[in-house]
Amino acid sequence: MGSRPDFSYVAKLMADSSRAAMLEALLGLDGLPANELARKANISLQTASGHLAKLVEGNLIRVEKYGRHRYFRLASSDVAQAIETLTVIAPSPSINSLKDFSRLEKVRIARTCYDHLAGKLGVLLTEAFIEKGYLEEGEVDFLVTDMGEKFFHDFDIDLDALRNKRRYFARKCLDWSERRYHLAGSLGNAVLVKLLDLRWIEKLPDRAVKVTKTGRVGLYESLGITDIQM
Amino acid sequence: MGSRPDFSYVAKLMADSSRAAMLEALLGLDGLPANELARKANISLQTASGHLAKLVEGNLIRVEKYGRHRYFRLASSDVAQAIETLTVIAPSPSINSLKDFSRLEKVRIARTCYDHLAGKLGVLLTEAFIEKGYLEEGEVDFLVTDMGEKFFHDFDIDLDALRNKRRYFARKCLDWSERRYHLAGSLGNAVLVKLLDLRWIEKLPDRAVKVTKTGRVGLYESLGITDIQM
DNA sequence: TTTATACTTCGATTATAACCGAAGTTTTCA
DNA sequence: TGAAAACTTCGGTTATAATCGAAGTATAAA
Repeated sequence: MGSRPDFSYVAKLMADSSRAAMLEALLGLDGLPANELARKANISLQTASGHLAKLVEGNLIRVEKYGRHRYFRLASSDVAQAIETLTVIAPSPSINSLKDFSRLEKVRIARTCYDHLAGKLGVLLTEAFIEKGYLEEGEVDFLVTDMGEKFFHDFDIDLDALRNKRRYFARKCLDWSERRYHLAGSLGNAVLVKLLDLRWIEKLPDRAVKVTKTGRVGLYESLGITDIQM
Repeated sequence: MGSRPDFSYVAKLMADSSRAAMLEALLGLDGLPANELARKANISLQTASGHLAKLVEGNLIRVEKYGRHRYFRLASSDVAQAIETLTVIAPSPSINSLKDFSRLEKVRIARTCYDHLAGKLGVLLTEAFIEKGYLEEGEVDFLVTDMGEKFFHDFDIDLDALRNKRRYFARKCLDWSERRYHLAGSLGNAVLVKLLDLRWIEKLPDRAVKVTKTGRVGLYESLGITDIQM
């Protein structure tokens, strides 16, 4: 024994459902304060505080202090990848009825992931941005090209304002249902807000999202996106 | 909630140190009987039996019955990958003796990861494939180039047969000791089998692997690999 | 300096599950 | 048919840790 790092220590940290709920919330890549994480996990602040201390101790998350505020985020993208890899072998949510099935399908097709778009639509959109030359893929982030600057400006999204927000701008986020990256960060959020605003998409229960008729036309004309079955 | 697979369920299965010891033993790819797994984990047969039932129930391992014998093995290479990925973020084992150190070094240099090569050798080999233009790195998988098709064919590896297997073909697998990717999937397995077959490498205890003299020459001449200290 | 906010620490309770002894089941072999 | 081998199930014990109320600490604003 002892010739390998002990993976069960990490597994133990992820095994508790409250801690798992917090980690899942932090997959959104934005730093979140303890009280919000407690709320997401449906536990008291005291309990959350204990859990967060363990996660920090185990190097799964780290904390940034700003005065009396403390923002928690994942310690590295390796942690996100570990969670993603466990998700691949985790049992799918049980499907006991046609209703369960169609709800899950809806979520696979398009959903919000924290505050941006994920699922097939999220990935298609992100890949269209890259295809059209508006985004380039970096190691951890997407980069907005000169063409992209113009495109998002024409789309009424103020990039400078987004860059000044104290959060990631154009983060890459791995999609569990598509196994590909989609756009997260403040730009991902701005795109989601804009599409909702334009009524190209509508929110459904369970963080699912549907594309409207107007949306289908708009997505095709502006980005050439066609194959969203809905 | 509940629209995402629950990774904490899998984490819980891996969190117990006895179960972790059994899973680690099963990373060796050989099917093992319950009594041997109990011995590896230092627990009674009754306790082991309970753990094994849970691992089967959770789809991490599966059991093959031959009369009164039952051999357990990992359910899929995804399970091996999940364990490896958790190992990346797990704390390093404490080294208390020269013996500990040299055993760890052997495993770092070259080992098998389920059914393919990992460690420094696994990464060097994979990077040589990329360097020579035989593989390209994709999002989740490696892609075999036209040059690669020819190379693997000359190496007596039948890519079409591998692609037709009901499993991943050229998976990227993150290496816990090198923190870089190596080649997994059916192609990764075929490469391992081929190298063993050519006697370029030999299996050591603890899933470590050593490069033979012939192997050193072969790896240099075919791929320009030099810097494996052994 | 006082008060409010945001979080941590302590202590007691409770739920979970790991553990093994003992007894039971299934299959093989003599 | 009986005995041995290989494993599973049951039951009771024990250890771990998740939980929250209450009290404590640190920072900021009034």
